Amino acid sequence: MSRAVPPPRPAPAEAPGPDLAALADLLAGPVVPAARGLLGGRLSAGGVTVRITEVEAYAGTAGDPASHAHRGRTPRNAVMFGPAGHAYVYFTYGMHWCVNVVTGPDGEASAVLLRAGEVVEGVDVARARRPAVRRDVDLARGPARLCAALGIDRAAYGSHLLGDGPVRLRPAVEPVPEAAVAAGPRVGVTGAHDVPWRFWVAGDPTVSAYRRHVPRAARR
DNA sequence: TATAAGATGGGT
DNA sequence: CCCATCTTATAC
Repeated sequence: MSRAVPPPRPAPAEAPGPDLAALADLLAGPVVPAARGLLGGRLSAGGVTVRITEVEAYAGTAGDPASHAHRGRTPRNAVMFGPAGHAYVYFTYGMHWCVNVVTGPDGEASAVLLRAGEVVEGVDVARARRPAVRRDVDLARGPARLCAALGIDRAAYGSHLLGDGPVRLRPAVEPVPEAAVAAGPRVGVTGAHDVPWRFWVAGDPTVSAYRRHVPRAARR
């Protein structure tokens, strides 16, 4: 025999696999740790996967005037009052969709807005959905851009994200170290500018720009 | 029924 | 800096 054949690759018997149970536990807990823990996570839909780089935490009815659930349950925010791990998708400014991950125990309306991500799979598909984009870093740089890149709209409302549905959330392949997480005030909210519940991967080019909200009435 | 504002994005 | 666009919530 001239030479040894390549050794057969042993099947990964114990496939490490994403730890969905740990992610489910994280989401079922308090919203701020859940938000930080979602950084680096992967969201897949419509043939595109993003690595989450920017999020915002929104508490339930208690004491967070910026939350869509602040004034109680309505048809729009109903899913926020359900169990963690489902998608709260909402339509805004007459043209944009945004997606949140519902957190906390059943009955409590907290959620994490997914504000930006890096497209790590399906760049060509995302490009086709966002023809105006020049740089790849802009494909999902902003909450409505992220939804557009993934093709997320009303149909995803209430989706269970940890199962095998059309929209899937998975743990980070490489967790973001705590030291790499930056925090600051949330974008676009009318009040609560002092609450630093926006978290992002420091220095990541896919993180959206901060803009303080200016009420329409004040602009005229 | 009417009205105002919005967890935005894109073009000037 | 301005503008599109329409759902949602809340005020009559």
